[in-house]
Amino acid sequence: MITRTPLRDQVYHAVLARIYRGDLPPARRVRDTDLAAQLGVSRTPVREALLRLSREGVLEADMGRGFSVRPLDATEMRESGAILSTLERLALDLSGDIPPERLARLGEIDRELAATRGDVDRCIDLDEEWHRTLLEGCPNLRLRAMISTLWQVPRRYMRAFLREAGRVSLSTQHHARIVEALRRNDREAAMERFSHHWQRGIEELGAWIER
Amino acid sequence: MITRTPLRDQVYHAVLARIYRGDLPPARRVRDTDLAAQLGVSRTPVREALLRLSREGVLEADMGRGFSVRPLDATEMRESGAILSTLERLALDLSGDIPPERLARLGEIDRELAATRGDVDRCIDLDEEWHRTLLEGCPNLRLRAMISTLWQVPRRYMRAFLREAGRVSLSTQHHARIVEALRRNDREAAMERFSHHWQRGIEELGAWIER
DNA sequence: CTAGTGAATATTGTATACAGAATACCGACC
DNA sequence: GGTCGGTATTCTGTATACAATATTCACTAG
Repeated sequence: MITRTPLRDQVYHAVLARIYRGDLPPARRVRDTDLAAQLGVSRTPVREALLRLSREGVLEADMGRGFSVRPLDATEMRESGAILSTLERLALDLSGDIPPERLARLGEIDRELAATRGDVDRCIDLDEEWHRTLLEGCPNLRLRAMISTLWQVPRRYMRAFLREAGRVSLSTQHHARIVEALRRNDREAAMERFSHHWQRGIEELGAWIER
Repeated sequence: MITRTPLRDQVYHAVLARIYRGDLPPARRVRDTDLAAQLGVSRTPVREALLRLSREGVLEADMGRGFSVRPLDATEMRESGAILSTLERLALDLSGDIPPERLARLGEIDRELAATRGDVDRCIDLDEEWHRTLLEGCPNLRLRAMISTLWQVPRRYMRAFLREAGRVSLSTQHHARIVEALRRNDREAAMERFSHHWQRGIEELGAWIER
């Protein structure tokens, strides 16, 4: 199966990677000509990727003044967090019973997350994979796609937070408690703990940004 | 205050207008060259608008085969409806108490909606304005922006439905009951009725699509 | 020495050009 | 008559070109 990915998508991921790597810090202007030169493509696919990123809230686009990396902002964090939290709860609600096999995988991911110390990127990937795995039974594909897109925002904050604060979040304990409730088939408790998990995470990140 | 709107935004709205007007029916291919010629601009801003529309779910984009209007599909309708319903409930939840002035405006819109017979476009505009007014106190601006974008999808379905089925939905009664609960400051009941309103609407449209 | 003005430069937004892929059309063969 | 194959054309995806706006920096006036 060969796949021809449009350049705009490759550029999209390349730009995200640079932002996550810290190569493009918040408030940094992003010049399409520079990126085009660095990536070895023309301005057209670069601009298409940048326009998409601004619609997703990663970049800002001022008419006539081009693009810049959106500065970290506690309000944006909280707003996105509230939305994402609600949507993930909806997804969990729409998911039928979680099969034991998936619960086992969740525990596996969590164990690996607990064991990973210091590698910020790996931590975030694992955390997001945990959430994705939890919700992969949700039949509302559009919802899952939206959640996936929305993760762009908190991921930036988590990365900055973990990198600077140094310590890994205590989310593994929350995860374990959620999985435990799901094992007991106690949807009520699981949902409650899931909400709490999100709320705590948002608070923690928000407080850190306003340090 | 002079405003210079990027061409891509104008094209975006122009394409939406054509879709709503029925000028671009579902499954119709959308050729950027045609649109560019019709609108008197070049392909670049047209393609930017089309890419945005496909990310928003109004169009489909197949690699190498360009764009087409996404066909009406009960599943998509139900999926988007579930998301939008949840997000609007969140927005209502985040809104503080609705001031009497706004409640009065809601009643006003609803009366006008009840009086409008036959004019499909006006009905949909009023319905959407009712929802927007209800939620305009929500402090989560990102949420409101997202809701506004997401409305693109159900609006297409409502338009097709009202146009074909001929009759205006019975949403005014639901609206009135929600406003009544809000007047009594009974958030619980208002939320309950709001959920019910959404659910009924989604069901009605879904059943019609599968006619 | 600072504020303001102006030209020079850089960069965006839009238009056009080009190459490759997909579709349509047409004829030949079964 | 229907189907397969080849060619021509259309259209997309990407690159480049151009015009207009924003930014920078130097220079002048106060």
